[in-house]
Amino acid sequence: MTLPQKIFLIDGSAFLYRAFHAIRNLSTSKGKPTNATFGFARILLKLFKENTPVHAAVLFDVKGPTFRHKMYDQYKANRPPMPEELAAQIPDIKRLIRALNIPIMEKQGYEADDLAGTYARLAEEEGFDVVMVTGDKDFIQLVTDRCTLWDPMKDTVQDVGRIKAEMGIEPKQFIDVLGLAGDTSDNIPGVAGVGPKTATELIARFGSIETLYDNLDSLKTKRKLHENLSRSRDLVLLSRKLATIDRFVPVTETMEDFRLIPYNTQEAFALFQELEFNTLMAEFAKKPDPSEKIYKLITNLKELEKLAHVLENKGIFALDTETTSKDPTRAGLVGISFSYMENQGFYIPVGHTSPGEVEQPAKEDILRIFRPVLENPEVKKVGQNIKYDYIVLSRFGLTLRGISFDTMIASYLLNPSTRGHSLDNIAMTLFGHKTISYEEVTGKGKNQIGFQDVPIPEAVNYACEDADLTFMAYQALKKSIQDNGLSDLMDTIEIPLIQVLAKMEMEGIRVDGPALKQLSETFDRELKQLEQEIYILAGEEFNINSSQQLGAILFEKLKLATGKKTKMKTGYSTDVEVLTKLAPTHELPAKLLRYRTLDKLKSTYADALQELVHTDTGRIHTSFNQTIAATGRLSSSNPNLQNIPIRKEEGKRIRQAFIPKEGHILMSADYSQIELRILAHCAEDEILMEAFKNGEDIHTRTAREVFQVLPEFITDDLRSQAKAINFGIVYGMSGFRLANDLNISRKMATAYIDNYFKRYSGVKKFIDATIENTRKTCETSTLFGRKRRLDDINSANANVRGFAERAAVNTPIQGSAADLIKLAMIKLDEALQKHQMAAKMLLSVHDEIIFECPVEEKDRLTALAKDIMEHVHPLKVPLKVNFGSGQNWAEAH
DNA sequence: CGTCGGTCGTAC
DNA sequence: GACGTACGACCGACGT
Repeated sequence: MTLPQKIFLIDGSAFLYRAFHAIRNLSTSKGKPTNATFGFARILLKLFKENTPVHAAVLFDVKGPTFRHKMYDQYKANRPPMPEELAAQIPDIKRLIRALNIPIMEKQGYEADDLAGTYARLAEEEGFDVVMVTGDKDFIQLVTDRCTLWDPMKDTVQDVGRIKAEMGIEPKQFIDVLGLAGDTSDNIPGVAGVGPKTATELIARFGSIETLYDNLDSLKTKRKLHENLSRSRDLVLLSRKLATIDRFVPVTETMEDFRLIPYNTQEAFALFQELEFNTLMAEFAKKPDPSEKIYKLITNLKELEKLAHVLENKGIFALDTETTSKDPTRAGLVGISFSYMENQGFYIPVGHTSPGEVEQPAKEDILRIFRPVLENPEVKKVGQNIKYDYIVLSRFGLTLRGISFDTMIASYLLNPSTRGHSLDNIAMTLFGHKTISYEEVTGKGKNQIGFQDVPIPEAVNYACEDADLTFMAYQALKKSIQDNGLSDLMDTIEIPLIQVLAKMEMEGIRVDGPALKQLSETFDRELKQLEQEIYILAGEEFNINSSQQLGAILFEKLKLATGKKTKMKTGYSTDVEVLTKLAPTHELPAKLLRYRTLDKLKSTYADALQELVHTDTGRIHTSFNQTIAATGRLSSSNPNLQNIPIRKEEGKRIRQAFIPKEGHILMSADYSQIELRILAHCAEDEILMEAFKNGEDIHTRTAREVFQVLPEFITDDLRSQAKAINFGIVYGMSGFRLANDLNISRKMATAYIDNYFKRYSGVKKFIDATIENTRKTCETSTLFGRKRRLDDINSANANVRGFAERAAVNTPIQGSAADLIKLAMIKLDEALQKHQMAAKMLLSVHDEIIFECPVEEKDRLTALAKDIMEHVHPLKVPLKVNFGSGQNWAEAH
């Protein structure tokens, strides 16, 4: 005998509310509510996990009146409208159900209950067992020997036996119970004073409403009940009708229509990703199927040659290097992997320490065999952060030419505001694929081993997967880049920039180690002294670097006037602004300011920089990150050479420790006012353009315009106030902030800003138009087509929206400046090669490029850099570059 | 002992 | 609340 088939009828409408109320406050990072969708997803997935259903349907109410409303116009009349946050989630919930390929049933004029009753009846007639997935007690009336109720949230099952045992009635009699008890949530009246408990007892005793009324006299002892019942006879009959689920809704489906097909994993995954259901995403991630992957270890010379040949013929392939360190300027090559086709990869071990049975090819053989293909610019290479591989291979003795695509950069260009452009993230996003993690292969924490110690078979899998996924991601991302109009930016700026940056990183910059050491010692002596003085003034020893402890001393013990609270209002702010205000009232804040300055210089610069001097080169090799800043700027880390002090005298001494090699100078080429020039260009502002065309001092000009004074009356102070305004405009400054900065009244500051916009009306128009346009497209873009999505621009939260509005204006300015300097760097690199100059580009600091060149090349370099940088791209105003040079970076600036 | 958010300070 | 973009030192809470 075969087991009967089983169908699951899911009460969608009830679960909407239950999921919504069971889970509080869940929303995406953009603020879209997702709690009901999440709860619904969990119920469905639980159903699938525990039951492996073959037939199922989700049933919904349809908006609008039903046959019950015709019977009783007060039906559900007291029901408040669906909460807005729930209504907003219904489309997502339906998408979810569709992605899981479960049929959705709804019918005008009927409720989900009626469809459930009808399909349950039809299912039983077809010989099915039925499971009603619901938490609604009204469904009890539908329970039969073949039909049970399952509440997945409470995980309870109700069948005939249980209902009899618990309520003492047959399931069908439950309709009569409802008739007596009514239902407040549906506004079904029932009998006053009779609730579910009494109603159940009465039906258990009398069997039905009819018998109850036939024998009403037997209840005479209970006067109140008797009176209520006899008075409500008509209402009871109406209530019972309203509570009766219609089991004969005219439908045409048969059970075959409810046969499930496998879920659309991709769609479900995409939805979970969109809704930020990370745990569910992981469940739906494609499990890599090892059978479809072909990952090969290649060691034999013949096969290596064959591989090199195939790569050459393919014309484009992905590669990845495995090494001994995350820092490419220190990393030794351990292995190389290649992929030129989906699901396939090759691994060549180069520097494994204990290769076991495997005979690793000799370095000379690898160089000889792969040099032609890797150095051939016509054969295109694809990588994930290929700058890293370029440096590693270069130090191994190979110059990677023909770099054509970088998946990390592509991911960044498509979404520059977010972090996490790792291959793991990309593979998860594009393919729902969970990669073998680095830690899985090397271990974690103190047990971690270097890649050189990873057994070769595991290395093959890991390394080949990286190359394979990089190639797969390349194919997908290449298309996205094209579809989003980012190809030009990618091909003319970001890709050519890779090797320029790689060369700069490898070159490094010389630092005077002993000078840093001496600085550190000098700072340390004064810090020790200050420390003691601070303890005495505080009356106790404490951790000066703890702003929390410091706040307690200043504001609780010494009772100094509290300034602002910290941002997260976890405590008192002790920042420079607060301490400066307190300085005249007490000696301690002044000492603290001095302490902070010196501590910063010592720990962040003097000490940290010494640590990072490369033992081989004696120089510091920063890492330029091409995929971090949302505007398109570069960033620098390990160490960050883009925030070396310059403004104050003591800080400058750090900068003086950056020096050229023997016989060379450091030269700085600095774009003058590049952001305001770009603003002039974009806004086509008459005054701004005129000022730049005439070579005027822009801050003086702004002072003239804003303060309405003749040029001869513009003092240094007025000029510096105007400078603050010019900066503020680019950043979208408020009157509040300007007032604070200039120590003037807010009213005055607002007046200055108003004045500015009156005079520079083109700028005002540009700002308004940019915000307006961003509102429409939810994205803002630079001169070279770099884009940044700003969904927050339409946020209902004024704070969030304001932030997006300022970013909408600032990004085209800051980002276009980044585009220009990147392009200039590429052209400079080409020119230096072409002219066979010895000068090297070392650093880029947003609007400045630092070179190291032989003393005798100085004039040539100046002329060349000036020409290239000032003419990198024509604008409606001239670009101007200032030069400086000297025996250290402070002198050069 | 590692991770992570908070605070502060440096640059353009 | 209140000015855009970064990196990193340090603290302290929290989890293993």
